[in-house]
This record gives sequence, C-alpha cells and structure tokens, in this order.
Amino acid sequence: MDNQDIRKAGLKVTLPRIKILELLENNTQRHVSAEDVYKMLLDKGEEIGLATIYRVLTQFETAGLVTRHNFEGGHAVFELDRGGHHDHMVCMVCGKVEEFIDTTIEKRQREIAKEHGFEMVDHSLIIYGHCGNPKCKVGY
Amino acid sequence: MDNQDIRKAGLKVTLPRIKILELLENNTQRHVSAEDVYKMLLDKGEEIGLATIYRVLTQFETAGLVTRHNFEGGHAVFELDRGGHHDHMVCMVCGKVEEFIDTTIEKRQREIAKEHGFEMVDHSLIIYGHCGNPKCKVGY
DNA sequence: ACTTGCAATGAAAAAGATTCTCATCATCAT
DNA sequence: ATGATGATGAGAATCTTTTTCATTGCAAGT
Ligand SMILES: [Mn+2]
Ligand SMILES: [Mn+2]
Ligand SMILES: [Zn+2]
Ligand SMILES: [Zn+2]
Repeated sequence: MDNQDIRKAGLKVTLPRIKILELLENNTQRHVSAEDVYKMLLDKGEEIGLATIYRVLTQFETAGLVTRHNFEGGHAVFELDRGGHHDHMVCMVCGKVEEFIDTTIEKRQREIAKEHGFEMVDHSLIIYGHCGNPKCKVGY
Repeated sequence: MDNQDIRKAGLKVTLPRIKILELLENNTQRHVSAEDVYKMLLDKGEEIGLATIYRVLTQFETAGLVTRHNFEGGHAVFELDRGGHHDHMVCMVCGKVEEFIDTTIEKRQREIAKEHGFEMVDHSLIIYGHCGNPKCKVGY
C-alpha cells in the first residue's frame, strides 16, 4: 500500500492523500471516522482540512482502497482494505470492534440473494453485543 | 397493535402517537424514514411536527414497538415490529427492500459471537444488490 | 364534569455529520 | 520550467437528528 496505489486510482499523489493512507495503514485502531482521522493527523502536526479528509476517504473508497461502514452512532467509519472481505462484531459498551469471516454465512447469503432474484453486490453483517471485558458485561 | 400498546409502553395516548402507529401499521412501504412518516401524514392532513415524529419513533423503538435500521443513505429507517426478527436485502437501484430469515445464519452468528467472547445482543445483516426488476440490472 | 400535575407537542434553534463553493495552490505531463 | 488541470482549505451550505422552551392536552383524582 503506497503512493503507486494512489496513482493507480487516477489520483494525484498529494501530501494529504499520502498522510491519510499512512495513518490508515499504521494506526492501531483499524476502524476510524473522518473526524478521528482529522484529529489523529492534527496530533501528528499534519493540518489537513476536514473537507479534504472526507473527500479523500470517499475517493479511496471508490478506488477500492478503503471500505466504509455504517455502524450505529450516526457517523461512518472507514478502514483500509487489507486482505479481503470480513464482517464485524461491535461492543455496545466500549466500542471494541472484532473482525471475522465465516464461509457458511457467506455461502448462505449468496444462496438467499439468488432465491429472491437479487444479484448480491455487497453485504454488511454486524453483530452488536458485550465484549469479553468484564466492565462491558451487564450489571457491572 | 393499538392504543393499549402505547399505554403499556408507559406513554400517554396522544393523537400524534396514534397517527404514527396507524401509519406504520397500514402503509404499504414497511420501511420508512422519519421524513417519510412526516410527509405521508401531511398528505393525509395530519400536521405533526417533525421533531415529534423523531421523538415518538425513538420512544416506540425503546418500547420495542418499532425497529430502527441503519441502511446506507445517511438516514435511519423504521419499521413496525410485527412477527419477529428478520434481515434485509436492499436494491441499490430502486431501493426495494425484501425481508428474509435464515436459521443457519442465525445459529452461526450466535456461535461466532460466543467464540469471540461476545454476548450477542442484536445484529444487522443487510444484503445489497440488484433486485429482480430488469431496470435494476447492470447495463440497462 | 372540573381541576391540576406532569407529560407531550410544535416551532425554532442547535448540534452533528457530510458536502459544496470558490479562490488559491500543487502536481505532473509536456 | 511551464501550464493545464486537479487538489486543497476555509467557510458556507445541506441534511439529519436532537434540544429548548413556551404552550397544550392527557389522565388521575375530586
Ligand atoms: Mn474491518
Ligand atoms: Mn424489515
Ligand atoms: Zn467492550
Ligand atoms: Zn430494484
């Protein structure tokens, strides 16, 4: 994942794009909002306008470099497209996100779409619950 | 689904609440946004403030009368809780929504959550694609 | 039916997320 | 190096949803 990926997407290789891509690549939190990216870059001394963050993230999404998720909470989160597709599990208390992939579910989805005359293009499976952290369990 | 359901939720039986519940019950389109509800009621001559629509829908959700979905598009959609849980398939062209339920997927989700130490509270599975309508197929 | 407390409503303002506008600036093919 | 074109930043605008607050209406008790 480097500047060539930006170029291959038909986009000019600019400092904002390089910095945003680097952050998505190196940040410990894989799933970040546009606001998150903005603030994290600010913390690193990179003053990139929020409008640019939104623009670039959308361009990266179109280029297939980044995936956008509509978790609960009223704002989108983005993640760098590494390996391949996967689904998510979100802790309703601490916000922790775990990733998983299940071939049984993936297969059934394709079958179900077909049964309904749909051509599946994409899908979103999110499990909401309480993660393993004791503080996130009910009654804590 | 009647006024008693509103009362049982600990809410006063008011005209806005009755009208919103009636609309959710009788409307052909099961999945509607707050704005949709607002406009549809206006068309019927019921002038209920948009803020009230949002408030009441959220209250109905809390009471378990209504479910909120975060489909793509930047706004939430609501549906009356009839039978039980089900998942959704959304046409990316015409917006048509089909409902389905699959026990294999439901079971695997519970297993996967457990494998990751999560207590599953809820989940959201949405298949995006092109519906059976020829006009919604690629290359039309 | 009459009172009355407290919840509910409408209108407008506010808030939060995202997009758009436009003047200025940077990239890159030539 | 130059110039065409795309990219950026700042702020305005838009869209969705929530909040505020003065007014109204339900419903419990008389
Ligand atoms: Mn992920
Ligand atoms: Mn449904
Ligand atoms: Zn947690
Ligand atoms: Zn369609």
